[in-house]
Amino acid sequence: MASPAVKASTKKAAVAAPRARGQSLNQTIRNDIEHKIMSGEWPPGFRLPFEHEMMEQYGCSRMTVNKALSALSAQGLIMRRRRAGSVVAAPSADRAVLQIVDFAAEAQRSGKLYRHDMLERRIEEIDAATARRTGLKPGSRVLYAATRHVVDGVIEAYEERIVNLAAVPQAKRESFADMPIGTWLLQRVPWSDAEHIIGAINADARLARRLGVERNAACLMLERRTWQNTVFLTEARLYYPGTGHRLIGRFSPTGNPAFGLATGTDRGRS
Amino acid sequence: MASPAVKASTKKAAVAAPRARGQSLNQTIRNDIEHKIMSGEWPPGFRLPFEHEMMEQYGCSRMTVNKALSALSAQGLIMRRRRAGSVVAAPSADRAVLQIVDFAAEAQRSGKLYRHDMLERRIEEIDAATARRTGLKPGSRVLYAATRHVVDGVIEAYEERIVNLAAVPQAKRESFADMPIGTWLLQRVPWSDAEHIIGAINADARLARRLGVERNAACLMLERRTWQNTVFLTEARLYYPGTGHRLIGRFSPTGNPAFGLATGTDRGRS
DNA sequence: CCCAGTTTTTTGTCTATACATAATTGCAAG
DNA sequence: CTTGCAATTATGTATAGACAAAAAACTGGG
Repeated sequence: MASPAVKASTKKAAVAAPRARGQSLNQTIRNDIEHKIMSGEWPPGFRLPFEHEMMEQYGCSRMTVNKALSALSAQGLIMRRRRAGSVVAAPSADRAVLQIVDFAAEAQRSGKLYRHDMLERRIEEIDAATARRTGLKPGSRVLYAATRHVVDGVIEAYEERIVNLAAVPQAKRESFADMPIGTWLLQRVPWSDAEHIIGAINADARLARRLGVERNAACLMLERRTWQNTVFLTEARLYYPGTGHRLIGRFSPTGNPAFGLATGTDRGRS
Repeated sequence: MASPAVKASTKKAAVAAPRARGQSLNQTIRNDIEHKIMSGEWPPGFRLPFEHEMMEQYGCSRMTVNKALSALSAQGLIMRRRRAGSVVAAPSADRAVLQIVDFAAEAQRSGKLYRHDMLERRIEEIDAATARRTGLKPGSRVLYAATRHVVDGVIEAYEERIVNLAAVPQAKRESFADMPIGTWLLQRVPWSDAEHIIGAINADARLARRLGVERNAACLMLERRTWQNTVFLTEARLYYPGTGHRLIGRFSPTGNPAFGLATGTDRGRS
């Protein structure tokens, strides 16, 4: 909201471009510019008007224009340099980004029925290979859990997880009957670093059985390791059937994506 | 930069926490808070000090504190509500993000030798299935290209691409001998929307031959469709060998990730 | 005890001004 | 024609003051 806040000082009044209802002036400016860039009207490299020009155009103070432009700069859409002015930034492939979804949340959002089966749960000493991957000392005690994620009766994924009990001792006394372990952790433990690996593997006999696919079928594997300031928290390995289930992401270079987990056959953009 | 800007008005002078050299005050405040959150000192849900408290603590104006907090809010690290104050946001799985790498750029950055083989290149009418996926009219003319990406003599990926010639007519006269088609497009055509799909498939005879893997081996597939304001630009389908090559991403909830394409065997964090 | 209306607190936005800093531009000396 | 210095200019940061709006907290009546 914020209608012009100060008594009578709009001395210029100016052209005062029409403003969308319920939107601050700096937001309006931001949207205008964003639109000009995204539509191609202002191509990469284009030098945008100086702050003092915009403040005339919108009949506002420089600080307001500055706030809009600073935000766009932080967003990576424009680049600013003293004396030289602001120019539209070149779109970069690196900004292309894929977001990873959480099952329970995703299912709930789309009104589907979510269920998880706890297939295994035991406390054990870490094995050598995992110790190396995670940076834990050999002999550390970890919680090992195997979970199956089921949405609307269909097996969406099979998950194997290791939790560092030194970092998350509360996990010892949890059965994870009500809440999948990933969600539980997320609500409790803040993380500072994570690492994702995505790969494809042929299902071995055990995985095929647990995922409900044929032996040797291609499966998508998503491995995530999470740290809290150099101390290892957890490693999750998620397996998805390769066919029928895919990780999908939609996004734009401005970086405010809308996401979902696609199920079933391929479809065009919703 | 930016030593206290106004003549003598630091009437309080206050404790004036020591400031890192070459950093603005609002940046310092931001970093302080960010650090407190990331270290766990301020856990999710923690209500941070009010603006007026912080302005006492740092001996500055409210606008300065406000700028810092607004930035953190835009970044998604805190949530702000009138009257209620600001609280540390819960880390969300949704913020976990995977960045897609560009071959040529990635190879160059790590000093490796990149090469691409143009296996097929022809102009044809779009087929029915692709027309549906992309929203193009049946009968539209597209460029179809098949490329192999080779880094240091190893086949990293096989790519099949379709380019909408109505949107990118220059592509008709390009041989793409010097530059892979993806890089060429990126430099030329700005995009506004994209969609990624990641899946796993078993290699059929042709894919196995072109990727240099065994028949039926699990392969990672990355499909990317790009639009410029509702007009379809291009669809790329990238196939990676499932073993030995993985998409990998490291990041933190603040959202400034460092990325790479992992090759060979699994390794711990760099 | 609950519900409505009023008060108070906190963030949101904006203005006007001031000085700092980086970078380009122009000018003048070599 | 080049080099170096000064002037100019756009952005960067900060201040103090003002009003707006949302929401929690309080208050009084039923």
